[in-house]
Amino acid sequence: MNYSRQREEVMDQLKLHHDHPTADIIFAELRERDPNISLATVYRNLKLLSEHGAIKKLTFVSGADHFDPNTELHYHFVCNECGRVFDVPMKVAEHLDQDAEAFVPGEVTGHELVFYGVCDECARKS
Amino acid sequence: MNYSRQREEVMDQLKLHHDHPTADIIFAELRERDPNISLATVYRNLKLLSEHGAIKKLTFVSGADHFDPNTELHYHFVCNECGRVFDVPMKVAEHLDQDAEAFVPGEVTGHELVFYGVCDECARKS
DNA sequence: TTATGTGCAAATCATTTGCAAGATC
DNA sequence: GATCTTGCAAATGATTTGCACATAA
Repeated sequence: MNYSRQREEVMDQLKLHHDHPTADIIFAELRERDPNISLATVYRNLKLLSEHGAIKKLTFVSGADHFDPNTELHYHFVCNECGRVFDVPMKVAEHLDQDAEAFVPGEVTGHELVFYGVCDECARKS
Repeated sequence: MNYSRQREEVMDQLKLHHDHPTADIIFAELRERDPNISLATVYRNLKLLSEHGAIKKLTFVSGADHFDPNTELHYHFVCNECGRVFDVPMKVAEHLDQDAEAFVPGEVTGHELVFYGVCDECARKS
């Protein structure tokens, strides 16, 4: 993987977020600073970075994928109303993978835990 | 929600599965019996049925959504190689939602737990 | 006889890809 | 200079939608 200015910009921009943005959000933000960057480049780099383990792709919401600069195992909370994704800084249940292994036709290498509900902001609105 | 023959067919066909098919798989199977049913109808009915809680939409794999006729809380295992989705009949961790609530800016109403790894069949191939 | 559901084709949304030109090693 | 990366536009894949016709209540 060669160096590229655009890839660095994508990485830097994602790191500014704590709210797991989608590719088009990163694109829109970068466009302001770098009016020539293309959406395809943003997609290409997000894909490359997640394949190399530098960032994490979150695929549990319908519609667009979200991206997380924090690659350490942690959990998420998704608001069913607005679709926003929040971190859940609770203790990780390390034992789960071993627990599951007995019930699975294969080898378990990890897990993903997502909580659903309604965020405070959306609750206030309704 | 009125009765419709097509919706019943979609429901019945999904119930025959234990492997969480996608909309286009259900469509292809139904087409053999009912050569006039359309893909749009299959999508419409899968959406309606999941909105009414009669089935469950699984959105954790990139690409197409999968559907599950079993609406009871249970966990899944996804093979990273072939993308197939298996049930994990382990005990559900009931306490998780309450545990998470303390760390979440909103109200938790449920969770989804997905294990990742490689299924036996794919392991044999490589 | 009104509201709902269907089939078809076209539209939309997220993402990927081919290609010629530009940047990196 | 060979290889990797970009920007653009076109292609792809999954899903939704508009509309005229058919079916259910």
